[in-house]
Amino acid sequence: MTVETDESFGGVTPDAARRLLLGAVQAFAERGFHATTTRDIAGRAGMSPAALYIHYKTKEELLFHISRVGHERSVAVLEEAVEGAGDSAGRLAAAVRAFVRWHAEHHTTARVVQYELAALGEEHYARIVVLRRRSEEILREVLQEGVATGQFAVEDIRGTTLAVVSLCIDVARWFSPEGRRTPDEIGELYAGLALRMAGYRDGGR
Amino acid sequence: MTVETDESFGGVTPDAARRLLLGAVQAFAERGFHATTTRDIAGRAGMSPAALYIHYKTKEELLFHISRVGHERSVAVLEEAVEGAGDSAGRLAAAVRAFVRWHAEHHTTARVVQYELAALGEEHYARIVVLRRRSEEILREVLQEGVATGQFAVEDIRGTTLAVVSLCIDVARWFSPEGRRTPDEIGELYAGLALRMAGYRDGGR
DNA sequence: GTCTATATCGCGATAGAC
DNA sequence: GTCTATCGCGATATAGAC
Repeated sequence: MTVETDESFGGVTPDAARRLLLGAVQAFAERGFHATTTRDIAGRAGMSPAALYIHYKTKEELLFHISRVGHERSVAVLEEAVEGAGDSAGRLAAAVRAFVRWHAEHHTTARVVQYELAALGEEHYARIVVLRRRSEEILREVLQEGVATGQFAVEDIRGTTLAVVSLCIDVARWFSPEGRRTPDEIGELYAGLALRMAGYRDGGR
Repeated sequence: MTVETDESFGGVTPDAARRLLLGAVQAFAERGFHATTTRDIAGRAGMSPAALYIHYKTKEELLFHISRVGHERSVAVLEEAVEGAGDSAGRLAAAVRAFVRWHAEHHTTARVVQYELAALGEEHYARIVVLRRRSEEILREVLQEGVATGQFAVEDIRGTTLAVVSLCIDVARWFSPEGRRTPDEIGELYAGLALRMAGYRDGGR
């Protein structure tokens, strides 16, 4: 089994803190937050259980760090993609392609980010919710813009946005590197599906 | 707070076993399997912790029962919908409408069904996986049929099926009865989106 | 900063009276 | 079939040596 190295946490120092973060991401993704023991996390980082508490106050704080950095990364990826280029169709396709690719490539982190929210403490949760709103907002604006210019045909913009975001996020649940598709292929497929959902018609396909 | 009564488990007897099942569904959906204590489940059923073990061998067996019945119900709903009626477009719309509605209306059960699979024991997990294949199969056949008759235009049938199933399932993650849409409305919206994903063109909309 | 050892707690599951 | 009481374990987190 290969250990997925995730550059999302590449900048974390000291080294021990980063190793703990990576171990925690893997463990949380495999078993879930509550089923993961601090012994397990510390073990993956090559340390004793006690060493964890030098770098993080609690297990929950470790989860919060993962969740925060993960959300920031995925939103950043989305923002870069839409800024990139072109008309609404190009922007929507780029956004979905990038967002899906992130959820597939970083499915370990993404799983924690998307499915362990309930394990966060109250104030930590509140801070994460703020970040989450952005991704939906970005995609909604692209759809709105496309409808305004007549490139898209969408009756329920809010609902369709929700569906597109939902489609992208769920990739984290089912994606496996052993599966038959690469992150790039899924991104491409989903970009096309999102355009169809938006009522976009290219050359008459 | 109102207790969601879920007819999925209406037939379970004796009464105490059903109350435990319903308590477990709620607790698992709110906190997750591992964060739920047997004391919590028993409390919701109005019993002492020990009474749980008269009706179920372990906490995991309780999860398995929920997962099995839940999967059976959702697949049954899907099967009834596609049998119903019409051409491929009608069948796809009916299937998505019904599947989405089930995940919204029974979002508590659905959340456990879709997101607590990893907590199942090995043989229990294997038995559930068999059930899960059916729902994908049903939707894939509808898409295939529609492509064969020329009503749909889909290049990657497997991938598009996966996306449609994924879209429906993710409803369980975000749906809230306090949200702005009813299960019926979401079902209707998603049925239309699925038709678009399938490349279906009605009257020139 | 990391270790070994351990305090303290609450879990899943069982025993035995009724 | 349900209760009260409890066993045995493993969890998070801390103390104190190095």
